[in-house]
Amino acid sequence: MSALSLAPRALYEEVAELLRQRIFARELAPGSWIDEMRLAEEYGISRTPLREALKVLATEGLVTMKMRRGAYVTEVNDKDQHDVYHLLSLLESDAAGVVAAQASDAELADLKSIHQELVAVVGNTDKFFAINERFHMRLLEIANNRWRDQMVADLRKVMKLNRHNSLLKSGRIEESLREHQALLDALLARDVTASVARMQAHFANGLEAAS
Amino acid sequence: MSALSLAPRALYEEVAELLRQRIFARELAPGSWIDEMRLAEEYGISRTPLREALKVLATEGLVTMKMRRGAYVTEVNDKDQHDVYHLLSLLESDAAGVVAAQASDAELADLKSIHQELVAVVGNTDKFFAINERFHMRLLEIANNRWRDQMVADLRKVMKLNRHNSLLKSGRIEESLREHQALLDALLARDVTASVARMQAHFANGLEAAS
DNA sequence: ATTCATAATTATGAATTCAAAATACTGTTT
DNA sequence: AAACAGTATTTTGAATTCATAATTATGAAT
Repeated sequence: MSALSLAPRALYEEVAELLRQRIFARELAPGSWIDEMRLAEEYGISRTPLREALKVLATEGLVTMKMRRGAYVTEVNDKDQHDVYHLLSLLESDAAGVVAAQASDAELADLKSIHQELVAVVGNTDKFFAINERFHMRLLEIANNRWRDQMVADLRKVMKLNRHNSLLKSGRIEESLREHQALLDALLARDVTASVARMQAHFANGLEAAS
Repeated sequence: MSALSLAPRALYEEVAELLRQRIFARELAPGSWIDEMRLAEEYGISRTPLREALKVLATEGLVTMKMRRGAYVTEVNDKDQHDVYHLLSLLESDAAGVVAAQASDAELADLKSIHQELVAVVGNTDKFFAINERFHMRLLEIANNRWRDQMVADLRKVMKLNRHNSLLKSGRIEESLREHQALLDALLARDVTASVARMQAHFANGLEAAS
């Protein structure tokens, strides 16, 4: 009855992902200690792969290892939140510039098509979030820098640690859509400077006031 | 006779650092498989902490885990090299902008003082490298974003995987010094845009032609 | 009742053991 | 000699066991 994945990842990877889910769901709350024996028993595995997973999460910054004390979920304060968001903005803005400069016409058309999906679901917040996410992912994919992708993925995980984690405030869907439109226009015009600026603006408006 | 550190890190951390050293020294070459038993025996430890260390290195990108095959040292091709360098440039340039905007006068004076050390050792390549490194480190420290620091540290590790790893070509010490001077001037003038531009220029000239 | 010292318990860190997959080896067949 | 099948060996993945640090519980002294 265990939820084996079909493409069998290593067990420690599987466990790391399960732990991430529970951390993001705040079932494992920031600051709380992680009980190895309890979790291993719960997952029906030994402590060995669980501890390996914890080392991965520690390297990602999701948990913190304390010598001879074990691991606790990393606490992200407002400054951390701000700092991480700043980096996300920097990396994704740069990606937008790269896309404006280097994307093929087909790739830009792809982004345009995703944007049109976005327009189509402007009334449905959940779908809007999902497609918005897809747009950003696709943009990064087109920018074609796996190291940046990894960093963005890690930073987004850290963002999720915070209670105010939405990269997109509800209530500003329309505003967000306009920003997206402006970004898309800049991309289609292959205007690097403008693309960077539009993405920056999109991010600047996106974060909850948390300074 | 083992080299115990005085501030006792966790064993897996210790081992991870030892492995990094050997990877950077190309004693463990890119593409080569890592023999767990051999290394564990060599270090006089069990495979358990060694395997934990490998998971850390895998998360950092230095090694790649292959299911049921173990770990091999990540191979970094020219595109990777270029991509990583691009991100380093982006992150450190942004840091320069932050420093120009937010550093205290004392912190700027500190950078100025390090720069003067740099001027003083312009004939000694090794010392120049070391102090140059310190300048960049101090700048990041002043920019005060631990998440960026972590990312820069990881990216620098990956850069070290490549044979052409110097972030500073020898033979262009004088040129590099001029760039540093220009950067420092921009910082002292608290000119954000210029500081970013100067740091970008410094990086643009720094990488071996590898595109 | 509070504080301190000591003992018992618990949880972590690391070694060892076990299971099973991948690789290497051997001998046979063509 | 090359290709293959089948076996033996090696190596990884994961569970178990063991050692010890940290915490909790207990009880004496003030």
